[in-house]
Amino acid sequence: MFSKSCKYAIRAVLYLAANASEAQKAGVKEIADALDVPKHFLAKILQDLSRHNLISSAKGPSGGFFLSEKNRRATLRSVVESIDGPDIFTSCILGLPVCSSENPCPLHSQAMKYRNGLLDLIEHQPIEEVARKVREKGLQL
Amino acid sequence: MFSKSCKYAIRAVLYLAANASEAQKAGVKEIADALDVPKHFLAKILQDLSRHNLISSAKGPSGGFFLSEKNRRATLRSVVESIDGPDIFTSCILGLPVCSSENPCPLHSQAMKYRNGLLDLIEHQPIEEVARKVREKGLQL
DNA sequence: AGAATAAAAGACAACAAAATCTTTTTTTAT
DNA sequence: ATAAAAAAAGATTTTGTTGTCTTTTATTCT
Repeated sequence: MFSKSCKYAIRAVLYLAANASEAQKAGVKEIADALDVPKHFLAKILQDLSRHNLISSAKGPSGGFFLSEKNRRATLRSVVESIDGPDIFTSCILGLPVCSSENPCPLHSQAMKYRNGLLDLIEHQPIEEVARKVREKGLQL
Repeated sequence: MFSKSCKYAIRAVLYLAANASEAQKAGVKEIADALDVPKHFLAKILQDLSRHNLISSAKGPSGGFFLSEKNRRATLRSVVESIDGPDIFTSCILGLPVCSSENPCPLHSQAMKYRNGLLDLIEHQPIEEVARKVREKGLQL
């Protein structure tokens, strides 16, 4: 479903939502250690997210990454789309170039059902909401 | 979701269900042309499927691929699993090594819901059923 | 203010995996 | 025998992942 980059991005954003703030920024090393992902790969992803204004960063001593208030209200969908591209939720599950409601592939209707639930979580709940659930339930990132 | 190999495999199997029989076998070239996929890549996939007894083949002149009665009653799930491995419907959508009902990732419950719909189509309807729908509705492979 | 330092940003190289193409071998119908 | 087709093996290309190194920027301490 998601690329590895995208999975790491989601987890990193949720980590930042839960464990960092403008006053308490998190460095690449801290995040990479916490999530157990390759540090340099993660750095690139964080830079991508930062360039897309989905997370915030500060250089220099006591610098690092964090979420601004605006970042917290963004949706996970924007994160997913900025990494995996906008078609991930709409493209045909069988990879057909022409597959739509008018001209559906054999799996189209089922596949739509499948994706709409996920889209709902990812689109209609802001990052801070998802992060709150993570905290409440003590879920592992 | 599915790898490219797997997408091609699904389409090829449905093509065979709709357009071939023991009396009227389909060659790699015919299938590749019909589905517009790379011929040699498809050949490898068909060989995989054949080795896993999900499709049948005959060498020599007027040879080719087709589905036996038994093949027709198999599920699309077995096709998917033989290409993409058994974990595709159960592994964590965020790639966490430990993610289960007891120890779910933030997207776990939503992800499960969706996948079950797809699994249902792929698991509980034999290939011939799916192929019948394809034919009835004139869907494009 | 200026030097030293810490951290992100960015360029690039190495490696791994997936997809595609080529060639050779085996089988079988004619 | 010959030709047609799958089967098999392997080479190549492409894409995705990971690692290294350099540059830039911001901070802190004198």
